Amino acid sequence: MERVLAKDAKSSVGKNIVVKGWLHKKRLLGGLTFINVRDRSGVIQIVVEDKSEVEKLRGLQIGTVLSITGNVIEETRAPGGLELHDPKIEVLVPVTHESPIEIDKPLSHKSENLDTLFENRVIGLRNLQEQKIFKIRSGMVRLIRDFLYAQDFVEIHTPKLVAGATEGGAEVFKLDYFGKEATLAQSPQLYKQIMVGVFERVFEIGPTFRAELSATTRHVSEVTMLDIEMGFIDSHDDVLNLVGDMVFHVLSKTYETFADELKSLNAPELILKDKFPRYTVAKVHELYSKDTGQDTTDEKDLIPDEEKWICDYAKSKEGCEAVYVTHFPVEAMKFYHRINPDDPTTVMWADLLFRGLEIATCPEREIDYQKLIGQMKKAGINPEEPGYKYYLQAFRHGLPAHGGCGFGVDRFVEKTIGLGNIKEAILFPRDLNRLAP
RNA sequence: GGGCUCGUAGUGUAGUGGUCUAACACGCCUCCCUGUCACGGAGGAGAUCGCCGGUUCAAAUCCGGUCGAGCCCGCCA
Repeated sequence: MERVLAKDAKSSVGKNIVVKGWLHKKRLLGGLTFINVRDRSGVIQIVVEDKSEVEKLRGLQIGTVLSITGNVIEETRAPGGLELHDPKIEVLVPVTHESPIEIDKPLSHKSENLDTLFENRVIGLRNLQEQKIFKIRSGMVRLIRDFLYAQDFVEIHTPKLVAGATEGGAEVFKLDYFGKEATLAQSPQLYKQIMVGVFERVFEIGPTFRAELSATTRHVSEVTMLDIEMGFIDSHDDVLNLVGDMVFHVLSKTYETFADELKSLNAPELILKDKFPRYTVAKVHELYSKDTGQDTTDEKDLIPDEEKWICDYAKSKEGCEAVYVTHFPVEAMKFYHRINPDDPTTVMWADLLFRGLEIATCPEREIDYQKLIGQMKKAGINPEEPGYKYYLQAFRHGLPAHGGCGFGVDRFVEKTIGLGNIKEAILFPRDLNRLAP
């Protein structure tokens, strides 16, 4: 007999079917036993009256792999309105080890309990509440892909093992590469720009590695980044509009598609406008300093509290939890950024903030070969190094005006669901202290 | 790198000098229970209170060290 999934059992009412899955919960009521079996589609209830069938499960723990043949009965008292009767139970994989962590009740996500959560991740992810986080994440990544494919982007995969040179800024992991020194890519930045010369519009969703000694709720050492790069832009606005439209689309659809899951995870209500408000860095400093009395006008970047503050401000003043902060000062720029032609003290660079956290950074690139070389030298970079010379080759052979974004998928998922720590949105997070599981 | 905070059964917590021979809930084991769905009831096992040292008549509790963890800042996405 062919296996039927829990969610499809309703089309087999009155028929004998086979379900296969994991023992999720047992409730023994004397002459009557309810067991829940979990498969990839959900959970189905089975009613067992035959004592010898119940005995097959004696001593077996949650997680035991079962195959159960039974009659599908409509029953208003059953969760989901139906259940299996007169089951024949076959134990496929017996489990005798007690589950180290709860599997049918929500797990603690308090910060002081996260270590336990991740230490028991292998089993904890089977918890239905934990699964919801990663089903939503999967759905969001799919929405991103669908949106970008519809805009004629090509998905690419760039190397993660790269030559010593990097884009600067973040600390990198160094490793031995057949006697040479290599690093783990901190972003696909240089390669995605090279690929503009091939496909105009490219994106990549993949891991990037940061060796930052940061222990906060928003940092991990292995980050899933969405990198987008688009050529033949008429202005920096083209980039901000594309990324803004994408985020609006993904958030709206996610809140629609996963309404039940988000509600049960206590996600906040989504407050969004289709065009995100924009503030310059200087304006944020000004508004923040005036409101809090803390003078930030000399800061080159936003301080973490300003990121929270401006999102709250935009939420209450503009009815939008996502904002663009534009016109970052040249002091904070990277060598490949394009300096604002109308104001050389600022860069064509905006950050996208959502619910108090930087989600994406969206700059336009410098395409003038001589200017780029100059900016590299100013940043202390040798253009002859192998990590850069091939990058520069792409410019010598023609790259159009382009820009894009580096977009933190983990942070985006975290904030969409309203989790408190980026690690909660990652299956097996990597941080200063954790390399396993 | 700097600062602050926290380590008590498998899990989450209470207990902050003596009544702790360490309590409660979930989970686990035994028994009862025919409509449970956070099932209910009775009983039971499970903790050298992170580790080492010190103070004290007396330490889970105070002090020092150490290991582990969390949060914030810096840095960074």
